[in-house]
Amino acid sequence: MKEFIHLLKKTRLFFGVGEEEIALMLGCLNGTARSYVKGEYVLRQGERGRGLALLARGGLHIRKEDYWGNLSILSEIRPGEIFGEAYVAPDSGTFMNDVTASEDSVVLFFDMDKVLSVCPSACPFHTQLIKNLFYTISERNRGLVRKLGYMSRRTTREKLLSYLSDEAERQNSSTFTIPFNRQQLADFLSVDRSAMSNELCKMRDQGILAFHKSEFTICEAKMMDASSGESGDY
Amino acid sequence: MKEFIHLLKKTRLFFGVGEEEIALMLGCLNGTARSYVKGEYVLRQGERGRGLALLARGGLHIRKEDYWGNLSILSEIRPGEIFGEAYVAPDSGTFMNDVTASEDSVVLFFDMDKVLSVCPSACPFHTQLIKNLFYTISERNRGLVRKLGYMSRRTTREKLLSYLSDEAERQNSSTFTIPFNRQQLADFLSVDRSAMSNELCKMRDQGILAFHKSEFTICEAKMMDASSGESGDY
DNA sequence: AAAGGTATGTTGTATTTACAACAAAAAGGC
DNA sequence: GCCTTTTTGTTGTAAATACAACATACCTTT
Repeated sequence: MKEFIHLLKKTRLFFGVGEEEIALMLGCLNGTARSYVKGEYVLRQGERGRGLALLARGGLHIRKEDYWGNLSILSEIRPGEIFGEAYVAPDSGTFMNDVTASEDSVVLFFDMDKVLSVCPSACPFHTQLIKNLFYTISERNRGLVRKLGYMSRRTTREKLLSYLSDEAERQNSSTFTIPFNRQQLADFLSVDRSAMSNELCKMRDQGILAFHKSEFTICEAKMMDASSGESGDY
Repeated sequence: MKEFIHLLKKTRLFFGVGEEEIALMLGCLNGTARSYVKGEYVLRQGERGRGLALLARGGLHIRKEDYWGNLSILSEIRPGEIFGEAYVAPDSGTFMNDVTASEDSVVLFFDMDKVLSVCPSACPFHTQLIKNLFYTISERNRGLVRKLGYMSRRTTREKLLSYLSDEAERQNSSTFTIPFNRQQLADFLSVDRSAMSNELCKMRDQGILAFHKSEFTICEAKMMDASSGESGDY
């Protein structure tokens, strides 16, 4: 676990906690590490929660597959981000989604009960950790609400525009890279890939946006017309 | 505030905390109460967070209105539930949605910083409160993911079936009442009301479900065919 | 009971999507 | 370079939706 201390220091969860304190806390929190190869399942739908998980290296996708096999990427996890924290409550039931490694990954698991139960003597930074955890979960919460904003649009075009303009704003640039290929973006927005591709090209031909692979550029003038109503939200 | 202690005792947030301790904590957490009449705004899009809010009486709707005025009900708040907790982090930005009173309501506000900072001397049940808060937020989180599940369905019929069968499961009965009228349900699922009404009647004529006003009954056999794939998720 | 308002159901049409099938382009292996 | 595989773009058609307009049922008030 010691090899991850330098990494953990830079995560939101351990923000404001020094390396020495992290070293102390790792034992207190029952930290363990596990590696996954690309494509491997980290958590499966129907499993019980395994405590608080933190992605140390690689990349993960949180996916949902319905009865008929339609795949939907609910979100992606990048290094330093946590997941699985919503399934540690006694009555939280089983995991609703799959988590898979989109590339070779290393995941750290912590004992959530130890995280939430303050132990003043051993961990002077425990309160900070709890605040960090809370803020992190709040951020995820807002992310879910934001995605609900994309999904609640009626047409593919509106879904794309709300997502892309939002991503532009988040990356503070009208040119930005999205973490999906076309199929993944279609899955993320729950639309048909070919219809989405069609719509993207239409908007490109209409001068609303430009793109090459996963790099998009939104024409600012058009962006104002199409979706600046969203900009006040974030 | 004292008048609310009996109510708070029954909320998830104060689960396991006695009335005497709640009385102590109310002062420690800077609790304040405010009343709202039906239709009044509790929080507006663009405002800063006001700490942790708890609905004591009445009912609230969390709504999103886009640039063109299309209204979407993201969720509803019932007495005893908390809200606004996702906007207390220093970097959480402004509120993304509106919160309105769907009936005359009373809301309690707490100082979130006081909630998260443990004060061992004054509040022996503070750790319990933090756990409760965390579990509550996790539950909301799972609710958002669940709604994303409805929204990610492609057709109105699938959206309806996934929502209704889920609601049946949550209420543990094939006959259940939903907290929306038709227009609100259509807004909640982001579909056209008349098209939704049409689809509901089609399914009724096909024997998949029955309904009267907001009370629905799902035909069990058909429910298995149509959406039991979801039942494992929750 | 009548009137007015609200909620819900119904229908037709233009628009949009899903789906399938294929073409073109890009990436990777040898 | 050549081949294979993957990704992306394109097109046509059947199906589903949004929208508008209206009909009916229901509720509330007087």
